[in-house]
Amino acid sequence: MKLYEKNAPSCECEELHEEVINKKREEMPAENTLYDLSDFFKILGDSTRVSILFAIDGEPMCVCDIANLLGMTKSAVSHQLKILRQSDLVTYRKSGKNVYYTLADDHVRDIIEKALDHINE
Amino acid sequence: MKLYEKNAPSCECEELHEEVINKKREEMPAENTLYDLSDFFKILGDSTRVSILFAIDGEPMCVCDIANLLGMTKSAVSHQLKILRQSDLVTYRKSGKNVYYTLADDHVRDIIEKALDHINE
DNA sequence: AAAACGGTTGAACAACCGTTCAACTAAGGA
DNA sequence: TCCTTAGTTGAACGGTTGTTCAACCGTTTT
Repeated sequence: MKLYEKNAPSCECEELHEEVINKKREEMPAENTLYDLSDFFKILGDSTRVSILFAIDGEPMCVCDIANLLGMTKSAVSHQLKILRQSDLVTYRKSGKNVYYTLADDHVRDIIEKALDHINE
Repeated sequence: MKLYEKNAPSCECEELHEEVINKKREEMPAENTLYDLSDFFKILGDSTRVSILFAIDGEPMCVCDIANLLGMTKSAVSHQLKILRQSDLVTYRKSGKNVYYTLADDHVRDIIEKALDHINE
């Protein structure tokens, strides 16, 4: 989707409330902010990745253990871990043949916590 | 993805840390909770929907005005509004030919706020 | 009553995404 | 050194998803 695109296909409405639109337009975040925001939520919008985040919260886990816990292949887990790595949501530490993953910071935990509150209302 | 599935394809590792796995397994949220959580984030994982949520925050907007603000067709906006409606993230009020949408509650605003903090670190 | 407009909806298409599979790398054990 | 194992990676396949298009509904206007 191309936000605010020039010559974008728009509504063909006649009676717009232009004052409202102009006011809202000023209040809207920058286009890139909206993309960053939705990209962030997109990462959390997959049950495998959310499960991994819960799993590695607190004590770090190696890929094999995560795979075993979630009943998935190492490959599938590793692919998702790569996405979480690229988003800076997890960090890892190598130890011999194993790679131990854990949460990068507490920010994500807070957001998930708030979302859980929202769901359980 | 089928979480915790019986006979699921699992990792073929030999040296598992079973104590860790068992401890984590007890701490993991219910399977349905993980699905609800990721489904919730999936809704926010689209720039069109996030933009709509920002637009209708505060003062309600009709579909035409939203479409005009975002440079999209009424149809595309309406499709996304339907998803937001089904997730109880927005409410609407009919007035003549127009339908005015606004945020359902402040919970979502808080979560987006926290996510913005995370991005701007 | 008919035309016009705001909004909704279903089908279709394209783009995206997660898992699988197979091949590969790096590290440890024999 | 060779074999095994933990983990990564790219290609491919199937399912999901967002937008477009056209048809439709309900309300207002003439």
